[in-house]
Amino acid sequence: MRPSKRDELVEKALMVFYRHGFHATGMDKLAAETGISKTSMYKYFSTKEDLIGAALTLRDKQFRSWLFRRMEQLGSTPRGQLIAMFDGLKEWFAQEGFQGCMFMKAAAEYQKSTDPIHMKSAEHKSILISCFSDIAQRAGAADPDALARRLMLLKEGAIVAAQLGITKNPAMDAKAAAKILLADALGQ
Amino acid sequence: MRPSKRDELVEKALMVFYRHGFHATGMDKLAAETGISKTSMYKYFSTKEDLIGAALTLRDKQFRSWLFRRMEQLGSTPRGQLIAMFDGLKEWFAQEGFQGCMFMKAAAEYQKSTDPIHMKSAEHKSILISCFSDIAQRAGAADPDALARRLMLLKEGAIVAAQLGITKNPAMDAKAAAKILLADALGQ
DNA sequence: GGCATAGTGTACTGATCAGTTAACATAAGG
DNA sequence: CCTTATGTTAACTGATCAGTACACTATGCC
Repeated sequence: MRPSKRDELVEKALMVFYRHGFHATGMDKLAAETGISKTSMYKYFSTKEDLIGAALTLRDKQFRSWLFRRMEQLGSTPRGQLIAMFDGLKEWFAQEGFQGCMFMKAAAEYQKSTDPIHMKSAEHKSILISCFSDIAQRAGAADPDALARRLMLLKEGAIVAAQLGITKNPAMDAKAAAKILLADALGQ
Repeated sequence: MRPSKRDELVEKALMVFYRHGFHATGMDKLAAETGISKTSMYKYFSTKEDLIGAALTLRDKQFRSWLFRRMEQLGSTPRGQLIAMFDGLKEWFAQEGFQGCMFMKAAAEYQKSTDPIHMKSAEHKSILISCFSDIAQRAGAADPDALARRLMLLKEGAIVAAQLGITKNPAMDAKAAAKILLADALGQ
């Protein structure tokens, strides 16, 4: 089980799925774009859904480690880190090739709540909320879970607004709102 | 140009697309589920994308008229109406067959910002924001646009959370946050 | 040398995709 | 009675879908 080829496949598949969508990306097109033969793909993953699942697992790891590292870099206190999340989001939105949240799109294409892909997407968001809650607790929130859920709403809303391009700077709108919510939850 | 059959097609197609997704719904399956022959469908709409466009136009009309009527029923003042939006959302989320926001899903499946379907989705959200802004202005907000954008973030976030099922009552989380933002923007 | 491992290319399965074509049915209006 | 509009069913196009089968190549290990 050497890692190289399999991991390379998952990484490249992740990018293709992100750019073109899941149903819109056929396995033939995927083989052509990744340069990995269909035969090899089906040796690692017996179905397309399995491959999508692996791609989502990778994305979850990538995104969480990126976001929390960036929050730590940009904010010195727990409260500052929660606010800094939105500065991080702004950077993400500005990246070339930004296309919204992978997990939202996965959940949109695989709607059944019992679908493994849908469940994996929901799990990603759940983990994020509980991480936010930990930070909110360290920040001294009386109800850290409630604060985490509210910040999550702003984050998800900002991602949607950024993907649709309906407002100029959704990350900063969310940041301004987050400051107000934090002031309410933590006092001044 | 009698309305009946064409409108019936668009209405039924809307439901099928909402439930099963766009790429996942073939024209044959659509004909089978709507009971309208493929030939007739292609007489009204020359491409699948045209039909999707018509379905989105209908959805935009339906959703906006429903939401704003409900806001007026549930709230007596402009401020109360903005808060009542989240009570309306709660009702929507609880409806059997709720599957998230049609326009988010459309934008997720048709990602290119130049795609007519993507643009129609963005337009829907833009109209909502400007309606919120009007109400915010009547409520006496110093910066009604900014308030509208913030409330929109909460609304979109709540829809995502409801669709993914990651929190128990996202509409009420959003309502609580909205009250705080309104207090900040309008005073007391 | 011998032999497994990991990979490739290509052609194939049956199903489904969007969209077309042709023959036919129903009804209303002159 | 004839025409036109509005439908229908059903078979078809070529392309693409997920997934499989088979023959091949390269590498490394014993």
